[in-house]
Amino acid sequence: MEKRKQRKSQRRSGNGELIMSYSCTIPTCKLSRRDTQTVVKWKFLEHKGPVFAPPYEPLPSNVKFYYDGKVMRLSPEAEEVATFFAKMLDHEYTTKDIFRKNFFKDWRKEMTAEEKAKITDLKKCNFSEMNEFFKAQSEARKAMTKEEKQKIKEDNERILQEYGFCIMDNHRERIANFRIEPPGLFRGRGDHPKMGMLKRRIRPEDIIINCSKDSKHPEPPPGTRWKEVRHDNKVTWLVSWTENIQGSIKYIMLNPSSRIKGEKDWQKYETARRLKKCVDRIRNQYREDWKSKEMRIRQRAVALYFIDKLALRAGNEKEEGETADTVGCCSLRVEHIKLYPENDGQEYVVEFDFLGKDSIRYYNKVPVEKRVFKNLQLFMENKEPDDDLFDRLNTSILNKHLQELMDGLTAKVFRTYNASITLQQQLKELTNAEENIPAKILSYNRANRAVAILCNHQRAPPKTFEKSMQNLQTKIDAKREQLSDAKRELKSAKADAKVRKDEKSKKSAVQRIEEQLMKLEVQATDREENKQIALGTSKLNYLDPRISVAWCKKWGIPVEKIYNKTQREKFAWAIDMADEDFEF
DNA sequence: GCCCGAACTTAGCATTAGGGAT
DNA sequence: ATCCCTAATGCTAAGTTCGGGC
Repeated sequence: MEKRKQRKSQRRSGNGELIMSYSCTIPTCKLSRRDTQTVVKWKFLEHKGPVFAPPYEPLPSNVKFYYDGKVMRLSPEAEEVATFFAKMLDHEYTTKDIFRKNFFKDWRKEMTAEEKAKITDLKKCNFSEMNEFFKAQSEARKAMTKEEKQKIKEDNERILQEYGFCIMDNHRERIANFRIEPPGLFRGRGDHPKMGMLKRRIRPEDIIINCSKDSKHPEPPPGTRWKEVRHDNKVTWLVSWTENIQGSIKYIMLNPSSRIKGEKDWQKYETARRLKKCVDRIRNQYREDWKSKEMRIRQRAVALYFIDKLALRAGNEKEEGETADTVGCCSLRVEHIKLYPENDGQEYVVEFDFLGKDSIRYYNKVPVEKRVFKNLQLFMENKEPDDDLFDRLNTSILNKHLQELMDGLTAKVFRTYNASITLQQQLKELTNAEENIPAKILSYNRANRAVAILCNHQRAPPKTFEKSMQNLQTKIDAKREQLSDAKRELKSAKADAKVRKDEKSKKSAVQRIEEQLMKLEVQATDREENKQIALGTSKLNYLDPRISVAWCKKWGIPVEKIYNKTQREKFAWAIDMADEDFEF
């Protein structure tokens, strides 16, 4: 199938200017949402540049590599790449054909002529001594003394203080990823055609530095030079380089706690709130469009219905063979849905089954409106399974249309909007004023869970899940035991006049234990329900933090129960801003 | 209008840290 | 003091969006 291309989104007009009045660490400023690329992002930017991966340390000579059963000494270049593979021996990756093929091809490129001539078959390579060496190394690291660990910690802290911060417009801001990605073997997600390829080491000569002219420019390591030093204040990144697997650009940017990220995040939620105001109109419009005489408009309207109702991603085209075969809404193929005029007593059911972002499976059976169903039948007529479902549509066309419906509206805004509004509704519905704090937090997590399910944020069940459930159950059993003991004691205290004076303290003991038991039980329920669901992604990226802050204030829940330290830093703007009356 | 690439957000898994249990 | 487990953090891949060039 060839790649359909897209593009050119219409220049936005109108005035969507958002004034940031918040000013704690965030200075008052204007940032127009629409011109991401054209507006000044900073006036002054100074930083120390990136931290490079440590140089390769050759293996000690007693750690041997064997080819075809015989010891073979590798050149440092070939050895380094071999160690990347050796470190992964326990991983399933190394058994996969594509991974092995890609690795071997790239490894051979690093070999000397002699090595290349000799090493012709990966199956004859024995990396096990290397593998054991690295395992021993990591054991040794774990077994280090307190002092040694402390020393490492202090060294890291020093590096963090030196390279982990920059000055942007009078503020010292935390940098997100100031370390350059070390070389290694590429691990794509899912069935990635490039898995196993060598991710090459990044050198100063690959690095573009971005900082302000009047700042103290970062120095490249002695004897090296930067690829370029530029002064582009229309972008937010400090450092960039081109990665060799996909040829894409990687960036060093600021931490989510920074002014520049916080403002952007705020804007995102403000756009979603504007959608709230006009979503009814938009829904009516696309329902009308299901009846359009133009196929492209019907397709657009059905796709938008899916994006709205099911929180699907936009679904850009992807170049075949370059990445795993995954889809979103606009790139759905006929093979990804099944139509059931009737299913389990429901009419017009659509079954979705496809791999989405990160090759996470989306499986869902949903009843849809008759008109949607009929349209889908129409779109599927005379098509092969691997044909596009929406052959007259792509993300560019869809977003152009959305832009006309509301300034700043794109497909992803629906995900933000539906996630946030769902949290707000669910919190209203699930929070019980009578309940104690742990129970309220369970309600919060359940509301969060509803969103995660909507957005299909899944996770592999933790490897230790069963065991950790068991541990918790053991604790609960012990607590129950303790409770009945305490109750028995209370009873006898009541009965026995001599110990009567103990009654009060026994009573409060029972109460305390009951509370502890309840807390454990809530924890067990929460954990069980969360087995395959990841709450973090929605919490961090889709839920307007002001909803959570307002909820905490309303019910007297410490915000620390909902957001950990990092999250509180990221959402400082919201914690500062929202009162208990905040409405998304 | 089409295509490409830059910039930025979103994503799950791996590793580490630190707090409670022993 | 050490061990063990969970929660937090780190890492980097994989998306979306938009502007620019033709």
